[in-house]
Amino acid sequence: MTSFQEEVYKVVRKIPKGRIMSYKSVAKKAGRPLSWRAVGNILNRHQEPGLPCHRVIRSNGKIGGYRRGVRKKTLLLKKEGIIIKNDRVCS
DNA sequence: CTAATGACCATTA
DNA sequence: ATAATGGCCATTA
Repeated sequence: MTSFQEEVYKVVRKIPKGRIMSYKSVAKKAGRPLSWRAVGNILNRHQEPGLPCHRVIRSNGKIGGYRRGVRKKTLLLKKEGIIIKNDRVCS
């Protein structure tokens, strides 16, 4: 476990249901404003159970990726009340 | 140690 | 509006 992973998990865990956060904002909140690229890396191969990593999307509004399939991610988000249209969240 | 790899980002064409 | 490009940083090989 590296310290960066710890911080990222800590931040992602705090995202309330129905809310979303960009990879960049997560990095910033984790204390490393320039490490947003690595955040994607960590969320990609994380194995932490119950981590709501599906609430982290791109900063441009697109859904982004998901280890177990983007389908699953959009489904989960929809289930939490987030409207998604054409791989994009509605504002 | 160095080099490659991404669930990315902002800018430019 | 989309597509290509350069940069970014922790992790992994």
